[in-house]
Amino acid sequence: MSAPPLSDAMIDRVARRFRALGEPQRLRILQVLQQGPRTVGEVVAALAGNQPNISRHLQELHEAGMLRRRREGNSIYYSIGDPVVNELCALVCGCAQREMEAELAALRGDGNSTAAAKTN
Amino acid sequence: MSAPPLSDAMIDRVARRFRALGEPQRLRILQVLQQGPRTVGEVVAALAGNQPNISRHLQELHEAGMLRRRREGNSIYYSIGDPVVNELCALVCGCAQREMEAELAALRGDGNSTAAAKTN
DNA sequence: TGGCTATATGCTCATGCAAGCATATAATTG
DNA sequence: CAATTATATGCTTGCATGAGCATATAGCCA
Repeated sequence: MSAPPLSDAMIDRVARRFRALGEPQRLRILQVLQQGPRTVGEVVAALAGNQPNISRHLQELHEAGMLRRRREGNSIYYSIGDPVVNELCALVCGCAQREMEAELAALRGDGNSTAAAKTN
Repeated sequence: MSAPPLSDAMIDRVARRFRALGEPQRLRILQVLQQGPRTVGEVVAALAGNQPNISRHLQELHEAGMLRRRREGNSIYYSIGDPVVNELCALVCGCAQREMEAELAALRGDGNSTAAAKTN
């Protein structure tokens, strides 16, 4: 009872943002942009992807409200436009890492691990 | 240079979690579970969805490491198993709401809005 | 055991969407 | 203007996945 259920419109907005973050390639792009603003070409070079692909991912992140765009001469600089993005990534990275470590521990053979035991 | 780029395995784990949150129906389920543990049937009743569909979404969230499962007699209780989930939702809800308000303000006709102006 | 309830699982269909190629637009320079 | 560089956009293909139906499994009770 902390809050009334969100409207469908809000749910969709929230889902869209999470979905934008749910693509490995886009997460890699964000990793690059965490070092500072980059042009499309620089991101392409950093990730060894092809240009149209990267360009579309950048647009997707931009339309999801996470990136800023700035034209400079012939180039376009993208940069992380909402500090929330960094927090989100940090949070999820943290628990993904804990999860990974738990699985490793389980593989090392202690039968009473916390996270990996399929408690079905 | 804050951190070395994450391994592909980590990227995939992180992406999976975000993807799990990137579905409107799953967000609604989480909203229900934020009020406390619920059986599958209770979630089904709360969302007016069909049972197999809800069950699958619950499993997906569970496998993504976000929900706990507890058998009680014939029923199975799912509950939010990682407080990070609440933080994530709160963060994204916050900025989605700001975005929505900005768009509304733009629609009301002030030409110098902050977030909605397509700065292309 | 059989019947009942609660949950999970095959299965199919339809949709979304990432990847990759070719090409179009935009801005710069000569 | 033409040529060049940087970015975006059509377009197709293939795969992932959500919805919905029927059915299977698991646990409870008589």
